[in-house]
Amino acid sequence: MPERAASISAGLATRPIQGGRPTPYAAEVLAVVDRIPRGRVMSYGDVAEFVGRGSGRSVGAVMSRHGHEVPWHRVVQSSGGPNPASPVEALRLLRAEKTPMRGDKVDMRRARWNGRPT
DNA sequence: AGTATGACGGTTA
DNA sequence: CTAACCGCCATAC
Repeated sequence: MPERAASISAGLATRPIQGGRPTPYAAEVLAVVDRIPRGRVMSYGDVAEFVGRGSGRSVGAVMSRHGHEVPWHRVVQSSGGPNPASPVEALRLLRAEKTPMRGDKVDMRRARWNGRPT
């Protein structure tokens, strides 16, 4: 179950927001991010691919505005680099939940989550 | 309705 | 390894 309540059930995607209501696309992105298990990550591009729409860029735009409500630190660069906005905090959270790391980067080979049931 | 803007990603040098 | 370039595409204005 999602960790931080992305109640997009019932078609009502009303989540607390801080930059306007999320668009339908944004809601889909957030729903996916919300499901990334502890210790695993997805790249921005991975999320876009999983949603089936958009691109790494568009996912980044969504995270920039609405990322505060979801496990934002689990969305990383395809290179394994942490969130560029709060890299220190992101690394702290990632290490705290035992994400496979290689220095200051996530070991994508081991940590990448494909969206399959856990 | 058109333009500018990124929390991106890959390719090449 | 770093850096520049360019395609990407939803959004804000």
